[in-house]
Amino acid sequence: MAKKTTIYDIAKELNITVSTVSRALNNISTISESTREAVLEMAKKLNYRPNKVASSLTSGKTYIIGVLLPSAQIQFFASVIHSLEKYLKSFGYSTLLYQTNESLESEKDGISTLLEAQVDGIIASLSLETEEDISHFEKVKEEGKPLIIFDRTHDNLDAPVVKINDEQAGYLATKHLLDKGYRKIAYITTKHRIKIFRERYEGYQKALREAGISPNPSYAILGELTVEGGYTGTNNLLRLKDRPDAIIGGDDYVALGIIKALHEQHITPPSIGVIGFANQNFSEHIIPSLSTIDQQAIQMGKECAKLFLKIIERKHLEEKTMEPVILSPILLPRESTNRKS
Amino acid sequence: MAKKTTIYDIAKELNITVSTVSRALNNISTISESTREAVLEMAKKLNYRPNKVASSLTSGKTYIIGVLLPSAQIQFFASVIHSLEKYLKSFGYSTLLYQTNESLESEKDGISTLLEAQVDGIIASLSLETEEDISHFEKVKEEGKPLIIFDRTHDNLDAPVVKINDEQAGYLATKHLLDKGYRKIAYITTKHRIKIFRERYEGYQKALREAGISPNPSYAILGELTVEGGYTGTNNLLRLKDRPDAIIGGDDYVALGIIKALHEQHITPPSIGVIGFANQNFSEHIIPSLSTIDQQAIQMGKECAKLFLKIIERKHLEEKTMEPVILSPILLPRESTNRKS
DNA sequence: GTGAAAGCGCTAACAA
DNA sequence: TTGTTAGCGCTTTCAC
Repeated sequence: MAKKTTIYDIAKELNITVSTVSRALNNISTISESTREAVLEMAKKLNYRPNKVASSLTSGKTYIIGVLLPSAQIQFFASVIHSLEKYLKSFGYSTLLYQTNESLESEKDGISTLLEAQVDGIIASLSLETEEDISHFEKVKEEGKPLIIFDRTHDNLDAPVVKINDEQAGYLATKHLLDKGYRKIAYITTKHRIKIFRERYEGYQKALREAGISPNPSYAILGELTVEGGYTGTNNLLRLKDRPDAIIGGDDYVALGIIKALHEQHITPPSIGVIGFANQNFSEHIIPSLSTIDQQAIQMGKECAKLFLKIIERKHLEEKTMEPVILSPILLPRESTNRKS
Repeated sequence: MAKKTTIYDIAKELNITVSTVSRALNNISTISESTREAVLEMAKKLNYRPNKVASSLTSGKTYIIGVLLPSAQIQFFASVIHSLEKYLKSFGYSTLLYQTNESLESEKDGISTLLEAQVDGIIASLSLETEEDISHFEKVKEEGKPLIIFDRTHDNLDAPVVKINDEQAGYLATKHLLDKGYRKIAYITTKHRIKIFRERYEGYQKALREAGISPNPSYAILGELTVEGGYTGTNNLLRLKDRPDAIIGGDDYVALGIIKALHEQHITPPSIGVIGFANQNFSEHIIPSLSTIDQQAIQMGKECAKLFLKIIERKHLEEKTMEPVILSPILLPRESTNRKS
């Protein structure tokens, strides 16, 4: 391949200097229309392609933003990635992805990697392992770069946040079951001490209390957020003397496991009600269709991107704490809870 | 924040030169153990973080690879992203993501963006819109950068390929149905002229011919690869005088739509057999569980990464055309086709 | 084993 | 409106 053409090549051809070329290419005001056109034409002719790495070195901006999250395998995060990349791209930003795979150590490596790549900011969601130690996130701010935390947030982390109202999510799911006439409502969720799951659980309890029902401790199952988790948990619940008449799954996969276990006992929702969280794209189409709480992944990605752009813009103004962006969860009632009450 | 520390700061503190510091940091042979340690220690003390942008400018390597694909919303691609990023990371590469959203124009922009970012290579899967015009991919090679195409490949594109044997995939699905005693096998797929879908269809026809069955043209439905597509297609099939006794869905979502339409007619597989492609993670858990052909997304991502690393290594050796990597599809027989034959 | 110095491709003062 | 000239932070010859 021929050597790559640079702005020097363009300058030489046109008998002007590189600064003029640079100005023309970046469409900077103080340039005559004629030279601008000449430069652009020559650039095309010489097959010029700007080297962003070089321009980053001088300008200090890479127009790359780092996205750090547990795993693209989890559909919620895949949707956020989709939305983030799509939106940021339209503002000239590229997306550098780093998955933590739920490991704290990997999360730390990720922050280092992204920072070394000189990203203009980081949008992150915490790993399940992340508890006390959040020093790696502090470093992002120490370097003066915007840090946005979404969905899996953290109490001690002073950074702008985008999430849904998780307590309301738990409340909505429970209230819906209550409205449908269910009374003995169980809840299968994760054993990890992640804030959003605690909050949903609190919403669950709140709804029960409002209905004058005191939460039954044996109805709370802590396990894994997987089909297996839902399956095992349900089997445990079915062994109770006082069986629940409805089960909330920590996410839609858990709900799938619940339905599976029920099916083996020849029980089909909504005779026992089942509801999940996340609105995975299969939920609407399985039989019976699964009631769920939509977590607004697409919207969340977009809000993260908007927030980032906003922070970047006012960078040199006041660095005051941003208001958290709290999205509202959406109840999607479907067959799996549609009991005639 | 304080100004970022550079190798100059380290050099000054230690009364040595930046070249020595650079050598120490990069662990280059010709350096004494003692200075190496001193540098590393000082680096830590000063909170030094290497600037990869700067090193990229001189070395010409960014250790970033560009991943260009239709959408992270499509679970197959999300899995490939997951796998790619995970594997590449372990070899020191970061992943820059660009989604085409099935648009040719966006695909072209994507190539430009990635090239401007000076990625060390591009791993791509074509958009549905991409047909004749593949000039943008040629540019990658013109710049002397490795280009790998996976899954959605293209006949006229001379680049190393990673895919599954799609004809075999179609064949396997059809053969499985035949083995289960189904004879009137319909096929709902996409109307887009994408190679892999054509090949699967050819596998379908091959299996039928081998069984002495001549494909019935009214059993081939061309529509969209969505739940809707499966639903609509199935309703059309059910209106035929001579109804099929089994339906192949172009992917698992299509299969979901097929099952939905059947359910509305009070038909439950396997009384009419249903099989999909992709092994989406819900397929195993819906009721009835869905037979499908696994497309090895995880393996595919890993093979792409391996191929990339291999090419990068031998870069300056012979640039001979690489053998395509063809993975074998895996039949996963489940309840939706489990008819007693 | 270490230092000196050029330069990667571009931007951005400062001059003119 | 355009040119001159330093760098940005690092790597890499070529000396010593």
